[in-house]
Amino acid sequence: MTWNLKEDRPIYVQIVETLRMRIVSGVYPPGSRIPSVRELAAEAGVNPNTMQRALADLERMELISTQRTTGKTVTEDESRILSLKESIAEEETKIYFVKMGELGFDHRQIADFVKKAADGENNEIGGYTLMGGE
Amino acid sequence: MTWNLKEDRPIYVQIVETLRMRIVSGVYPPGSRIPSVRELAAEAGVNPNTMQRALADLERMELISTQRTTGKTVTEDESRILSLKESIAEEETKIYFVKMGELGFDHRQIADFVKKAADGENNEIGGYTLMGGE
Amino acid sequence: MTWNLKEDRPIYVQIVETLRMRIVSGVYPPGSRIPSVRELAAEAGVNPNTMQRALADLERMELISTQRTTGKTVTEDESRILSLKESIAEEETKIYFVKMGELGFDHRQIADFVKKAADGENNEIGGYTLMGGE
Amino acid sequence: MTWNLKEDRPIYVQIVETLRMRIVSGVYPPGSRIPSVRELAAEAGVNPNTMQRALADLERMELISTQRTTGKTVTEDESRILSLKESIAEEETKIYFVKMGELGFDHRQIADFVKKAADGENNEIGGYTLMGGE
DNA sequence: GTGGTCTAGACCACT
DNA sequence: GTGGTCTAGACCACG
Repeated sequence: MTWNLKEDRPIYVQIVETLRMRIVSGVYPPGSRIPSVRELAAEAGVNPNTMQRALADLERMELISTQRTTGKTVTEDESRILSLKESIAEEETKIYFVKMGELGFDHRQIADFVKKAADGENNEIGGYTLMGGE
Repeated sequence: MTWNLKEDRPIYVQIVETLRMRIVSGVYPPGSRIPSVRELAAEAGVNPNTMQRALADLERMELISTQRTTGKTVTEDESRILSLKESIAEEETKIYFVKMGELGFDHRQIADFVKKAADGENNEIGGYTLMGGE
Repeated sequence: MTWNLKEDRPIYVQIVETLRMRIVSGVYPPGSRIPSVRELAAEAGVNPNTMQRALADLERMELISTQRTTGKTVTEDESRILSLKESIAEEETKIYFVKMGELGFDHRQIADFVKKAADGENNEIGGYTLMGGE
Repeated sequence: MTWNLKEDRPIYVQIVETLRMRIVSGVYPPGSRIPSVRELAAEAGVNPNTMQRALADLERMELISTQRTTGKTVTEDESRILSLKESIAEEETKIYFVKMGELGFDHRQIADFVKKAADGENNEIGGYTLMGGE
């Protein structure tokens, strides 16, 4: 999950999504300090103000908190992170259903595709390692 | 499914995807005549050459065929369309699984989300209308 | 109640208010010696002349008195202190009523809020926050 | 309630407070259109970005909503406005209690002051000049 | 015209 | 050094 900012949506929204993912996936563990605004801005190649705006959004969601002069840390409230993780998953699932619906598949058929993918993937899947688990 | 072209990937690829979707979803039924290159190019706001390239791709996949003087028509081979539809669905399913995997969910958990979404959607539905159905 | 000097009103007026509060709240008890002008000026980060002016005001109100060579002491007239305390309280109450009036509440409604606050405050108190949010 | 921006707190916070007051006090009635960002910025003598930030806060609180290209309107949800009004009042009451507490008054004594003010104010109220305020 | 976004650069308070 | 705030100026999409 690296910076992959397009121009079709507000940069800061995409930054929020990326950082959100880093938090739920454990790249930035609960309670840990995240890089400074300036560092992140440089890393993402955006203006520090833009990064600041994204971080303000995350703080509003109480995913991070600010210690003046010492930086920002990820919330230690793991239940909040977990709940975010769930809501992202639900969102992705809904998007998936919409796409499949546009293709003309109903819920039963979608379930079949999912079942097939879940079974078949055991062999090839290859890439990712499931970290979180339950 | 309207024209929604981004600049992050080749335009013609995105056009192919859009037209492909129109065919499998029945917007352009089997055997029907599709609009002219000029019309489609104008509709999508792209250069006719770009549209032509996309259509050539579709023709190479034998999803459309060219009749000199009468334009291009969608293939009447419904099994070919159906198979395309399936492969797109499998592709989308795989993408969905990868995203859920990045979030840290395993196959069983994904199945739970899908089940929940399939059950819950009966009431509210949002915007989209499922066309095909069973 | 620490030094918290703004620039929107004369500094010496704010100093008078702060010292006044220290006297009525017992930080500087009746009859006690208060720090020297130099000390107070250094503590508040203002010019000694400014502090001197503020102390002169307090002396004019007969809240403090000067003993050559031994410094300044708080008045021992507790009734005077008490009366000051009352007048400050009345002033604050009036300000409170004005604010509530701007919000559109009448006296009865204000009384309700006060009653509710008096009852409920036993638990938390502490650090209210009401800023923007962002 | 005019623009009275100090430098001791973030401008945008003070703007939020001012606009919030205009909404609860009916200067901007429910459902009405508020001046444009640029107008408000000029009126308040701040950069349009600063005003924009304040308005974004208000929108986040769902006190106003945006109609792209046509401007912003106050929410029609009067209950939300009412609830805001109440919470501001509670906030002011708490502040009042803290100040009175610093003076050394307990809840019963505060109640006495309030009762006295409520009774006495019927006559004069008009033209007091309290400088402090803050 | 409207609001929305982004950059660049500056200053501040705090430790 | 950290984060927070503000200004100035620009560009965009939408009607």
